[in-house]
Amino acid sequence: MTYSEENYLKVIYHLSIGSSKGITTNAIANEMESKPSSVTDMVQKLAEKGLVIYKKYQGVSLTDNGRFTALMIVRKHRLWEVFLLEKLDFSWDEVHDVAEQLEHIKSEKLTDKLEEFLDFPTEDPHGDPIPDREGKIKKVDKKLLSEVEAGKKVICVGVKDSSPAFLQYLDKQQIALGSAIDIIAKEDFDMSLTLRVHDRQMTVSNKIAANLFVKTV
Amino acid sequence: MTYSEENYLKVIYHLSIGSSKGITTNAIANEMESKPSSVTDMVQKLAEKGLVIYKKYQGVSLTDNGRFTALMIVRKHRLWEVFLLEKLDFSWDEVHDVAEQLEHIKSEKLTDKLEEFLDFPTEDPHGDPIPDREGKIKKVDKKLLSEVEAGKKVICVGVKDSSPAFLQYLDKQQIALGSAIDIIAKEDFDMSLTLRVHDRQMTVSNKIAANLFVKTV
DNA sequence: ACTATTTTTTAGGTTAGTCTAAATATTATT
DNA sequence: AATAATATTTAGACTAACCTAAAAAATAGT
Repeated sequence: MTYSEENYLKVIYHLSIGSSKGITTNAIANEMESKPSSVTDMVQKLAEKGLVIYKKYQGVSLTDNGRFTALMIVRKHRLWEVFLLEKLDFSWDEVHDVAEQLEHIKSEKLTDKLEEFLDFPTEDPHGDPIPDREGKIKKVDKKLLSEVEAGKKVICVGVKDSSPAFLQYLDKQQIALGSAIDIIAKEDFDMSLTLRVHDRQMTVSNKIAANLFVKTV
Repeated sequence: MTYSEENYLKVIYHLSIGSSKGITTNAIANEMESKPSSVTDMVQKLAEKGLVIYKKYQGVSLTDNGRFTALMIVRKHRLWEVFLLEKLDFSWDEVHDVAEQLEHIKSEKLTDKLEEFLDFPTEDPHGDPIPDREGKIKKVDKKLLSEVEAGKKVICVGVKDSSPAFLQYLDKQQIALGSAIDIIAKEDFDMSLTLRVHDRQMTVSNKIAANLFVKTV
C-alpha cells in the first residue's frame, strides 16, 4: 500500500458517504486537486488489486476489502486528531494537516495502543465517529444546526465553513467546540434561529446555522 | 525535503559520528541497503541543494545546513521512541520501526509539543541524547561495558548485538534496560568481567561485555 | 433524433528514485 | 612503478505517479 493509494481510497470512501452511485473520476480529481486522467490510471490499478470496482465511464465504488482499508485510515486519522487536541493542546484548525500525515503510519500495534492511551474514544473532536479495529463505526448523529427543529438542545461539534471570518464571528458570540445550545425558536420567514448559549440569548441567520455542525443530546 | 533525502541525510549523519573523513558512497549504500550508483545520484542532488559537500571519488560530508536537518530528524526519531516506550508501553525492540516512520512527520509544532508532553527528555531509551530545537546535543556518555574500568558503577542502556540469542541470554541473567551494574573485577587473561547485578554476582565473557552499552553514573 | 457540450479515457511525455552493466578512478600488491 | 584488485561513477533502463493534448463516449439541448 503506497501513500498515494491510501489517499485515493480515503477520498473515495468519503465521497461514497451518502451517494450510492459510482464515484466519478472527476469528483475524485477535484477532491485530490489532481487531474481526471491521473485518477483513471490509479483507479485501474486499485481495481486490479481488488480494492475498488471500476467499469469504464461508470465511476468507481469500494469493495469490502477497499472499504475496510479506507476505514483503517480514517480510524488512524481521527485517533491522532484526538491525541493532538487532548494531549498536545493543538487547536481546532491545526490538527488536520498533521493528522493527514500521521494517518499513513503503518503499525497496527501503534494504532491500538494509541486508542487505549486515549481511553477508547468513539468520536473525534469534530463529532465524527472513530471506526474500531474491526472497522465497525457508530452511526453519526452530527447535523447542521439549520436542520434541527426548534425546542431541541444540541452541542456544537464543528463547522462546515472554516474561513477566518466565520471562526472570528463564532469567537465573538462565544460559541466554541462543546458549547451547549438551546434552540428556542425558528423564524419561518427567513429561517433565522433564536438560541440560548451560556445563558445568553441571541439570534443567528440561516447562513450561520447552515455552517455549524451540532450533535443532538 | 523528500522522505528519501531525509533518510540519506540521517544515514550520513550517523556514519559521520567518529569518522572525521568523508563518508564513502559504498558505506552509505551498505547502510541503506541500496546500491552505490543510487547513492552517487542522490548525493549529487543533495550537494546541489547545499546539504552536503561532495567531490567525486572523495566521499561526502554534511554542511552546517545538512547537519541541522539531520539533527532535526534524529530529534524526532528519539522523541517518538520515548513516547512509544513511556506512554504506549512498547517494548525495547518494537520502537525502532515505528519511530523510523514517525521521524518523517513534518510539523515543528508537533515536535515541540511532543517534547513538552514528555517533559523535555534529554536522552532516548537507548541512552542516546536528544537534540533540542536549536540542534544542540548533549555529549554521549554511552560506552560498551568492555571499555569501562573495574570499580565503576554503570547502568545498562542498550545492546550492540540485538539477536534473539543475546537478548535471551540477558533475560536469563536478569540484565535489562536500566539495570544497575557494579564492575567488581576485570580478568587480564581473557578480559572477562566480574559483575554485581541486583545483588547477584556473576562473571561474563568479553564478548558479552563488548555487546552491552552502559552509561557511567 | 441529431448535434453540441461535457466527461472520461487513451496516448505519450516528465520527474524522482531506483537498478544493472560498463567505464573510469583509486588503492594495494609485488 | 606497473599491474591487479577494488571502489566509484556514468550510461541507459525501469516503475510509480503525475501531467497535457487528443480521441472517444456519455449527456444535454433543441
